[in-house]
Amino acid sequence: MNQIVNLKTLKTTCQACSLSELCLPRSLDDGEMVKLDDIVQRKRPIKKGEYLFQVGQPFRSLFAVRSGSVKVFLPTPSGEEQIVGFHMPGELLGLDAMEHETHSCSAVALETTTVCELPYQNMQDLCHEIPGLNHQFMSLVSKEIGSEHEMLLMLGKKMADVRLAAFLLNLSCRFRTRGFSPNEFNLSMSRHDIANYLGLAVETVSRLFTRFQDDGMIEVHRRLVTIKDMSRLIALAEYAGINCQHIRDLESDSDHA
Amino acid sequence: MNQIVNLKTLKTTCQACSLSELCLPRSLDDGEMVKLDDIVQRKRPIKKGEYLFQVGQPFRSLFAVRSGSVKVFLPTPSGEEQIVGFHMPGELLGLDAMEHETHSCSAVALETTTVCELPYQNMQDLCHEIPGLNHQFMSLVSKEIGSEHEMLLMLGKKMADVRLAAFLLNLSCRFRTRGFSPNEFNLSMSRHDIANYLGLAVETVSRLFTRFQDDGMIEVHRRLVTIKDMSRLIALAEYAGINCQHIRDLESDSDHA
DNA sequence: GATCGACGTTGATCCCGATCAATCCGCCTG
DNA sequence: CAGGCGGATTGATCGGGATCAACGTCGATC
Repeated sequence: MNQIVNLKTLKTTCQACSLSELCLPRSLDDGEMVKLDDIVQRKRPIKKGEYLFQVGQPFRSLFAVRSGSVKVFLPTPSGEEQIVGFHMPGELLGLDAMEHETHSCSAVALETTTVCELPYQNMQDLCHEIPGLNHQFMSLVSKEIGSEHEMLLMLGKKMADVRLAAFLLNLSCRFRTRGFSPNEFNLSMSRHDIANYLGLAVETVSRLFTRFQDDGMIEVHRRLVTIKDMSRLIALAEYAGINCQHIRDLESDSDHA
Repeated sequence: MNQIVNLKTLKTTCQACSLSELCLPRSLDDGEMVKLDDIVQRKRPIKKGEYLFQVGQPFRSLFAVRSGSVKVFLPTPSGEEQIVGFHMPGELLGLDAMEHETHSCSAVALETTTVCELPYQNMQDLCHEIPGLNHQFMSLVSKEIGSEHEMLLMLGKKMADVRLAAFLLNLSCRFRTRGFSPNEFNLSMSRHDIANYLGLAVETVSRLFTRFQDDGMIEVHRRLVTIKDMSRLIALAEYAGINCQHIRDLESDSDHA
């Protein structure tokens, strides 16, 4: 009986969650984590194409991705959209809605996805109780702003091939920190989404994938990407002034291991 | 004697600050504002070209612009830079540094500028004491993320003329909420900075200014911009799918007044 | 007032990547 | 298996804006 209960709760507490080091629980002690657990609502899985929230809806909760992936985008009156981010397990969503208490962007699942819902009011209260949580929350918010700055640099100054290279390196890095292979992964987003996110046309992205493949840097079969020559991919990005030191560090860490 | 003291402190308390409605003190009561005042350090004016902080420096404080203006940018190894924002009085700086406790961008004064320094640790403590402050802080952070999303949309999808029109409208709107004329203002940044921020070449920005002027939408003399036909400027932006409802609202508010 | 340098404007040319168009591929359904 | 459909690839062409180059303008300094 105990066994069964343990199994049932195994994946539904912050303590047991493999993402706790990436997510909000980081640096909390066990007692604090229990308190966090109390306010976290684990939702039923969301199917591909379902919305987590939509622009204009009242804001009540933040969401943390538990599994799967989510794309966040700004819809425009004219029907287009600008994707502002893809979110992987351990990452927070909905941070832009705290100002007007209304979502200013939409979030849709790219595959079957599970999320933890964090009612904002409860989060506020808990941050008040646990200073460490408040700091960790700020830290995640700050990270979000930092990565958006990087993106502004991409869209403002970098050429198409550099954007795609940096995008692949960024994904590789995030897969690695989640315990997956940094050299072989499945893209959860379409070419259309990649192009939109990078401010390019689909055709350009497609051509670049083939060019990278012809150059021997990667192999692509539909959405499966294999990085064959990480160092050349890094060199391409660094030559264009992208800072890849953190990726180099992770690379050499895993070489030693 | 009392008079003199009053005069001396008039501009150096949050209570007396004309920006309190835009800045952190918003929605605080008098007692709370006094506590905020205690941790705020008013610094000596910063001259044009001086750095408020630089990338890589340890992060200790947030800054709120009191007067003047500041440009925030990401320097790249190759010596270029990407400007990620221009900050006007009442706006917060340094939000991206909370993650690594190191500044990930640089901030430089565009003119003689005064700022309030908010030591982060004290801010944290005070947020713990005053829940309303924490919420207001979150709200400002959220606003920052929202405006960066808008910027991603600009750089990712919009044509050069729309970018400049939206930029001018954004400035106009911010001048208005600070009690200045929305129709005539001085740019504190160079053409070079505008171009950099908007992901364009200086020449393109210059050409667009003359085109807008020839079209009768604006008048430009060096850095002095006069908006002659706000509605056409708005129409240009809206035609390209930019949401200008908030500007329209402010426009009609001041028409009625 | 002459000189200098930073900033801004204007003109001519070029190229990266958008756009248009056709084809292909995998997958679903009858 | 045919047929249809969305996503992806490939080719041909076009254009917005970058780049290169020259010139104009203002303010500072002597």
